[in-house]
Parts: sequence; C-alpha cells; structure tokens
Amino acid sequence: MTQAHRTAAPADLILDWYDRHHRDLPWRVSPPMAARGVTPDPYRIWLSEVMLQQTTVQAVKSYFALFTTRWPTVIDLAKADNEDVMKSWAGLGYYARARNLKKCAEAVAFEHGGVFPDSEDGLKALPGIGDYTAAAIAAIAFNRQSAVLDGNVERVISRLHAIETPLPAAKPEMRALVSAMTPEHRPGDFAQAMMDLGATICTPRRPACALCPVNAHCRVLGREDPELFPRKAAKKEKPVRVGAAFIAEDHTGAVFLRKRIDSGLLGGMTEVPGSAWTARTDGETGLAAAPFPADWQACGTVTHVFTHFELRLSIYRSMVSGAVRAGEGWWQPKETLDGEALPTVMKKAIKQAIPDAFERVANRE
DNA sequence: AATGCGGGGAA
DNA sequence: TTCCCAGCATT
Repeated sequence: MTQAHRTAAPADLILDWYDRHHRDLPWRVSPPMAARGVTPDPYRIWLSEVMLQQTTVQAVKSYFALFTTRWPTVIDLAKADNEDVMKSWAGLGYYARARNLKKCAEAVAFEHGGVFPDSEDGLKALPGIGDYTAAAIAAIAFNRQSAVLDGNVERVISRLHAIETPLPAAKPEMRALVSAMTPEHRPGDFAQAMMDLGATICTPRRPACALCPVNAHCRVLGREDPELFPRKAAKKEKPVRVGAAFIAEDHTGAVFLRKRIDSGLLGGMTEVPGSAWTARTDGETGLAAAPFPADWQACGTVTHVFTHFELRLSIYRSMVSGAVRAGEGWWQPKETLDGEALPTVMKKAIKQAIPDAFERVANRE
C-alpha cells in the first residue's frame, strides 16, 4: 500500500473533525436537519457573513436574532426604512456594512427577483460582498467549490505550509493552496470546518496543536513557534486626536442630536454636536466649538479607540431653558434615546454627561 | 499596495 | 497593554 492510500487527505481529516465538533450557530443548519434535506437559507447566510466581517461570533449573535426577527426575508429588509436599519446596526461597528447591506437587499429584491445569485461572480457584483463573502456564500449556501479565505483560514494555511511571505502579499498563494485543498463533496462544510479549526484549535496564540486533526501534515509544528505564523508586516502606532462634544439637555430631559453625513467615519449615524477631531489641541477643539451659547459645564473626558486613531473627547453639558437656535438637529426625548443610531463613542459621551441617560426607562417604574 | 473604517473579547 | 476577529471600498 502506498503512503497516499494509508494516509487520509487533509481535507477529509478536517471534515471528520468538523463532524465530531459541530458548533451550533443560529445561521447554520444542524446535522440532523441537513440529513433531512434542509439546506441553508441564502438570506441568512449572507446576513451572517456580512455581520461576521471583522466581527466575532459572540458579538454578532444578538444582532442576527434582531435582524432576522424584524426582517425575515431579503424582501422585508429591502422594504425597510434606511434609518431603522442603521438604528438596529448601532453598536456593531463598520457602519458602511449596514449601508451596503440595505443596498444589497434592494438589488436582490428588485433586480434579481428576490433570489440571491448562486455564483461567486454574481455575488461579488453586489454591494458589500467581496472576495471572502462571495466565496463563503457560494460554498455554504449553494454548495459551490469555491476557495474560502478569511483570517482563520489564512492562519491555518500559513502554518500548514510554513508560508514565509508576509500578509497581505501572501493571499494569492494562500488562495491557490486552499483551492487545491477544497473537496468536491461538501465544499460548504469544508469552508466552515477550516474556519472553526482556526477559531478553536489553530488559534493566534497558544494553538492546541495536540488536538489538531492535521498536525501530522503541519510544516511549522515541531520546527518553529506556530505563533510566528502567518508572517505579517509591522504595523504603525495609532495617532491621538482630540475634540469636544456637547450634551445639551432641555427641561424635559431631551438631548440635542444631529445626523452625521452618510460617508466616512460613523457615516449616517447619529451624534451629539461637537468640534472636528484633530491631531492638535487648539481653540476649535474646546468650548469655542459649542453649537450655541449656553452655560456649558466641563465634565471630564471620554477616550475611545478607533481602528486608526485614539480619540480624546472633552465633554461639556448644559441645561437649556427655552428654545435655542441650534442649527441642524433635533431634541430627542429621553425615553427613546436608546433607540437612536448612536455609535458607541456617542453613547459614552452622553453617559459621561448624564450617567443614567440610557437607564431612565428601566428605572422609571 | 496602502489606507480608512468599530467595537469588544481574550490572553 | 496587545492582538485580532467568517473584510470591503476606495485611492
């Protein structure tokens, strides 16, 4: 018997491991259901994949439940109000995903007859769907033999083959290796198996190599520290920006809010008035940036870390007695503040000025 | 190829 | 603290 016959292919070993360690996730079809012929709903697969972009499974779960309850089909989501979608997405981050999610739902509902394209190319033509997501939906929802490459798979592949090329330059090489490895049968399960392997065994730090179904095939294990893979280019340090935020409260407890422009940082989300966020402290990043004259009281600072900079916001609050000329914006009643499309940094700023701002409804009775 | 874009959990 | 997560769009 040849070596090839005695040793199972890595893909089969990984699929066997997957079957023994199946994770029950809200967007997955359980093995018993799959055995009865139930196939994944492309809408739910798409929604979960978009939410999971650069986002952990734990963070996604409650949002996935909310969206699928409010909008059970892609048609429902396509007909939804833009602002309702942004409000429901608030807190999940990367808000361009929410804007593209809505555009994509409209495209599928109104230009594709409510049916998702079943090919990688067709999917990739839709807003918010790139290389990874197109391959993942094609494999998982339509059983296509596409090469699914995400951060987990990059780690698994880079270790299995001891790839020395640093990311992101190594991606084409990695995709070719994944493509060669992807089986004809169960390509969707294989893709999920590779991601589960990266998430639970082949982890960034202290991987559980002893439990790995393909440890015998790994070119790094036993030779070098697996934590050194994948190779990555050095990253630069985050600059600091400063600014001011103004929380105005009227006699009813309502807070003055505005809407940010649809593009760029926190695009389309709600905010409290504030200064620009700049690298240098100057007159425009303090009290001088107040939206209207009032008895502004300094009440500390809030720090928030974004992907590419750290923000230090000086917080000011005031009680406004009568009507003020406040420019663009509106007074949001305190009872409905929590339902607004407020990103986390804005909730932090409001809490700093009004500690119980988001607990008033719960504490009222 | 490089950059902008959130937020939170794990070690 | 640091890392990085089922990445995409734009330049």
